[in-house]
Amino acid sequence: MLHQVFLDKSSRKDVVKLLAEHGITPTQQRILIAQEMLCKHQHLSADQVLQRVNAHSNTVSKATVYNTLGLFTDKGLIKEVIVDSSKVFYDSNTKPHHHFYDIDSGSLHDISGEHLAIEGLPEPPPAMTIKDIDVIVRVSSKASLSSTD
Amino acid sequence: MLHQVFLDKSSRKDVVKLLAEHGITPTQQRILIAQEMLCKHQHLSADQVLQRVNAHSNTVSKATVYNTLGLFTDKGLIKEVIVDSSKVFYDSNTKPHHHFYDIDSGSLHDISGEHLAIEGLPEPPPAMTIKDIDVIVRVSSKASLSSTD
DNA sequence: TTGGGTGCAAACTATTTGCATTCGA
DNA sequence: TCGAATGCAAATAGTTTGCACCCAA
Repeated sequence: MLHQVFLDKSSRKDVVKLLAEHGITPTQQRILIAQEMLCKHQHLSADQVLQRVNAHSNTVSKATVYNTLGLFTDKGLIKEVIVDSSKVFYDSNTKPHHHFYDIDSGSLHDISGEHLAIEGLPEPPPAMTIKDIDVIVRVSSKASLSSTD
Repeated sequence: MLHQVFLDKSSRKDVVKLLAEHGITPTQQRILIAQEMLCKHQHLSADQVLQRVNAHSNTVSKATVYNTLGLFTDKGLIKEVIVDSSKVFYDSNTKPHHHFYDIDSGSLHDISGEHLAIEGLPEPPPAMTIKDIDVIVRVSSKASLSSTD
């Protein structure tokens, strides 16, 4: 059972290179964030990234985390996942794929994009191009909704 | 060319009845919000509902709009649509269906649920039940970005 | 050196909440 | 009447922004 590793956290050089390849100036903070975010498939909120990056030493500010995650998203290093109205998740998996969203715990699980097909999708509105298709399967461990719980 | 009407706005009685049927005490404000929200298929943010309800006279507060939309959602009169990280849309169409989301304008268009099929969806995580499946097709009128993959 | 990057805190926006008042059954 | 619903404003939470300082090239 091998878990895919994107980036060896200890390999600072690889991170620097990756950032540079994406046109991102590799600064101290961006490297830390990239190491935390890109070491494996995961879904983190900005706040979680902040926590983790600063777990060891307080070197990254909240604003920088937001700016950096936005920058990484623009540059295609990560993807935003919008499933919860209260916060954005950032996904280190940039391949086409979808999600199970556990509405009880707020956790996300990938659904491989390869095995999923959408049939019968109508034409987009005139002059519009499809940029992305998100499929969100909301799941719960609770029995079907009871009004009181 | 007839446009489907859910509720005649002028028919206050029908609204009262509908609310009562859903176990909602039909108050002044709830009736106004229901009239605005349920008169046709549409996607409105809480703020838009507030604007519209108070367009004529200022009789509904922001808090009441939020509380009421939440209540209507709980009772199954409307559905939340989460496509934009900055705000929630409320959808008066409660039948299973999906959405085109215009990322330029922020507008939503329904995709009938009947004609769309999802093939190859894996089993949900153990002990989890599917509560809902959202398909969001993000569209744009702008040319596609050059991909850097 | 020098301009982009960062930290900090304040600003902002969407949403929720507490409490006194009002209203519907 | 009486408890539920409302209004208001303050509280909250996530995110963005302005500006002085710092660091990577």
